[in-house]
Amino acid sequence: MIRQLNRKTVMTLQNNTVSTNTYERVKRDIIFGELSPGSKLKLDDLRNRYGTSVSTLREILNRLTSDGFVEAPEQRGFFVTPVSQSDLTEVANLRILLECSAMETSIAASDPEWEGRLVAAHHKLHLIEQKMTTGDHSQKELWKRYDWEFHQTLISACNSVNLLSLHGTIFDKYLRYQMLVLTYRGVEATEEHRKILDAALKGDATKAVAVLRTHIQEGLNHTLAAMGKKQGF
Amino acid sequence: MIRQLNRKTVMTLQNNTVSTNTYERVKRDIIFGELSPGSKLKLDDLRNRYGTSVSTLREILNRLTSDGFVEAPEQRGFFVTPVSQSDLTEVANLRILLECSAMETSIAASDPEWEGRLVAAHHKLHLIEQKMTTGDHSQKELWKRYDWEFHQTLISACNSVNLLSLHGTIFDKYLRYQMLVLTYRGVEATEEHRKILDAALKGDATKAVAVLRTHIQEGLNHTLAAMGKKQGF
DNA sequence: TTTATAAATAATATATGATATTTTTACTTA
DNA sequence: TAAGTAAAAATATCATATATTATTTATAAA
Repeated sequence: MIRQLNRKTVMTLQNNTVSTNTYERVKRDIIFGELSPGSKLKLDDLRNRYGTSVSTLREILNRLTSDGFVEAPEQRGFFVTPVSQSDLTEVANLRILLECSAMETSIAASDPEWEGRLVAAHHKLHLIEQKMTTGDHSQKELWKRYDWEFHQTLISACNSVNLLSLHGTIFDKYLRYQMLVLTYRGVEATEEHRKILDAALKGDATKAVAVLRTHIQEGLNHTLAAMGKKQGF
Repeated sequence: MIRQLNRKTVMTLQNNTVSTNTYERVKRDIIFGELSPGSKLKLDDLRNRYGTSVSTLREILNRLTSDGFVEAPEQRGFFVTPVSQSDLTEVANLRILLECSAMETSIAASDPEWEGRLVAAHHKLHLIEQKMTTGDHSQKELWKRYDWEFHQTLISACNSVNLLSLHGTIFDKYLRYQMLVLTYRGVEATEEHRKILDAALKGDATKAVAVLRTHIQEGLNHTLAAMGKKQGF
């Protein structure tokens, strides 16, 4: 019995159920643009693509609909939620609202264990950002994961699972836009991360919030500009 | 063909699909405590209760899981999300965060049409609150709907569908706790509504936000106290 | 050629039944 | 009482079937 459990854990490195696994895959494919904004999600196509039954797929798409990554107009099936500049603006503003508030509480509740995790997360992020700065853009997905880990750690002591969960979803929506335009903002973002870290470690929540707000706002401007240059928005 | 459409519209007064209708029913039953917190949602029982198939039910429960009204531990089926004082506190704080921010933007974008809707919503709420004050507690559900309409109208000009949607879900979670303890806070709440209306019409967002914050905070205290007196939390 | 209508096709929403797996319950034994 | 095991119940997943609704194609009228 123990052997079986280990085998599973080792083999999949993932969750148990087909549903949860496929849910993660579909969500990832939407966020990283492999299922493009506005495109129709035909049940039959998806069945081939992900190798699961229509019933399971429908359960997954219903979850993603509640999350806001999929739209399901009555009787017309499922579509990847379209993108727009106004939606991005809304998402960015929500991220500012949620993340700044959570960070403030988190910093107020700061303890050594949290500081340790924060320093670690920043270190990893910083390393990969330096690589990016030198022109090596080969690991965008890893970079974005470390970015997520840093911001997530920053707010992780906020003591509200509800807030953390909402923030997670909003962050993913924001991320989809970044993946869409796929351009690196550069050294300014790196410096902002450093400033946020410093302020957080000093317990200066006001400063940290100010920088974080700029950080997200500038990211928004950057992405909006990149969207403007592309077609179809 | 037109006749058929009319008949449908008249007969159901609701949405088309079985799924959407049942989704609303289940959600309502959770919010109003007819499906009690923590209880197991057996597919077979639900099938009898709502008269729909297991597949459709599972889609609905998946949606509600993403919304946070249902929990689905892997391989163990579905449960109504339990309640706790700490969860309520989180929800109330999120409501403050989202609703205050949205109201501020909304007031800043104020126009006569919005003011009209606001006055109307407040009027309806006020009427039923007066009834409640005189001891007539027969229409709790209607009262809560008018309460919802007032707060919803207040933020409706915030210009962010994402924010409105998040707020709607959080408000419903907050509402479940109010329905759970089922006690009327009384004349103070009524006065707070009036003050918020006045400030909003004057364009005094700062004042409105301050009162709204108190309003929700006091509601939280009230509900927490009522929960403390009951068993099982 | 364009527009409108009707027929044909495809896709969705819903339900049911089947199977393998997992959880829960009941029971037995130490 | 605790621990282990057998039996029962419930879940997760899939495959089909049907009615309904959308979409596309073909046809007819302007």
